Amino acid sequence: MTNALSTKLLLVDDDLKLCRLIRTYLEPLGYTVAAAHNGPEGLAMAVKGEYDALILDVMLPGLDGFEVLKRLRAHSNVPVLMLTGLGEEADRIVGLEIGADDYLPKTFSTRELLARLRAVIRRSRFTAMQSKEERSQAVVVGDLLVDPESRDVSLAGVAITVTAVEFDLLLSLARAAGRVKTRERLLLEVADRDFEAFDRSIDVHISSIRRKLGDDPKTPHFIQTIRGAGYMMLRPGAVPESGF
Amino acid sequence: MTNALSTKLLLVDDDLKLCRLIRTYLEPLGYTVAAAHNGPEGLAMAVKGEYDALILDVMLPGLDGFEVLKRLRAHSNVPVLMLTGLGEEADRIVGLEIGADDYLPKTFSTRELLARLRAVIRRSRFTAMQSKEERSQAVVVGDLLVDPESRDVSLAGVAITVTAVEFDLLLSLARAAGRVKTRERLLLEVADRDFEAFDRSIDVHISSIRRKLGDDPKTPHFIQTIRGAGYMMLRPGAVPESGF
DNA sequence: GAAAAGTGTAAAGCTAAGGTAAATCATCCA
DNA sequence: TGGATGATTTACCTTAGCTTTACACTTTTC
Repeated sequence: MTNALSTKLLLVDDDLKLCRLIRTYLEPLGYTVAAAHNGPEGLAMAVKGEYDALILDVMLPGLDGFEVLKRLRAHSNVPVLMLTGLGEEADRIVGLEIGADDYLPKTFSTRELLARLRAVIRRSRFTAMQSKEERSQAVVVGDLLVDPESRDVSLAGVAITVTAVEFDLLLSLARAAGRVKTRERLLLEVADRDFEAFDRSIDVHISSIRRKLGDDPKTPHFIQTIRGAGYMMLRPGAVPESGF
Repeated sequence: MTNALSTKLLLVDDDLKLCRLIRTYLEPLGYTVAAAHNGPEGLAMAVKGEYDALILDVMLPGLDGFEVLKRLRAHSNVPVLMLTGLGEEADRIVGLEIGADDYLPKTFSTRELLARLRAVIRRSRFTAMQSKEERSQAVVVGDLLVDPESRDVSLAGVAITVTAVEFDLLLSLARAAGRVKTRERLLLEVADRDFEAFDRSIDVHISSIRRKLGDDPKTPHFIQTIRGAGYMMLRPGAVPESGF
């Protein structure tokens, strides 16, 4: 989110001593470290999108780390390094599932923290859409154009009218062209709510989008159903061979 | 299972002199070495899951090394280095089949022990897959490519259509290339359910995957059946020698 | 060598995933 | 207030594909 002058970190942890330790270690190295000491505060600061990375404790008052992460992920791709007190396998898995970039036991060495932090930030520079410019950039997938600025969709130059949710869905899929998106993820991004069993609304929206795009689920040109996984926007070059 | 400060090892051997030797050698190098001197004790300590690696003697009072290993593997993927008194080839094969990570004759040099230990731990760290990067990384095994992002499988560049379970199975095997995966484990990872007696579904899926890959179970290039244990993705370089 | 255990796989049945029309619910606005 | 618009739920249907079953074949055990 920022320039090269200083990498801005947000540290969310209720352990003040640890916060001070991390700050003392990182600030001389050129990092700017902001801190929040409970879940809601952390989330509020994080969604402002001013940070290059988050260090997020799992155990937090107010809202635990997983919950913070899940909600944050509806809005932001900022890299998140999770801290867990115990080296609990279960915790780690949950964290990774909901979009943590890396995991670190609380007994980390400062060297290790730094290494992970750098890795996570370096990688996010590649993929993430951090800047406002990038976020408002129109996405083109073959003949399809999705423009977040005007919230217009057009197919081969012909404007298509879509509803708000349909637009967000299409944008989300188009930005991730070539990668599968689960219903959980889509629902969170598009409607900011959790997926409950038997929730079919994503499917209904997809169906509606397909109708408007003239896309057949059996032989899709745009939205491919990945049975048992979710949906994926097809990349135009990568023709689905063999079997489709 | 622990952090970078100190690597915790469990040494299971009834030869007290050897135990002392190993400890004297490794502790100055920053390893923490715990020891057990018989099978049941070793197993009990190992299942607690506090160690980064095991060094396990084959000849043990109470419960031999193979038995310990087999039972341990029901609970844990901790890397295991087997020690055999005689350089018995047969022993080695049995050990590797039931899930040992490497083998060392008791006449090892300390240099060699250290090298193997490091290799084994490094490898296991890789499969623990802490970071998002690692998790979304495509796995390549020879001509085979398995990409979790797009859920694509291709063989020598040609796309292969697989179902959801087949994909997960293939990914799981490919990530563990060179190590055996039991049916129990695979079923848990792939279908999130426990293995009940006479459950053949993993076998059926394997069969189907092999058909799609053009792999013959008798002379497999990819998925090797390990009788009595499970399945293993073959590593392309490491040709199955002696006996396979 | 017979019995038992382990594996390969074709075929069948069944479950559940997904497509979508229609009903329902929520929200906005004149 | 009531109609419009759109989001979500419900319901029904189709079908992919997961699991079970059955049997052949192989390997191990006794």
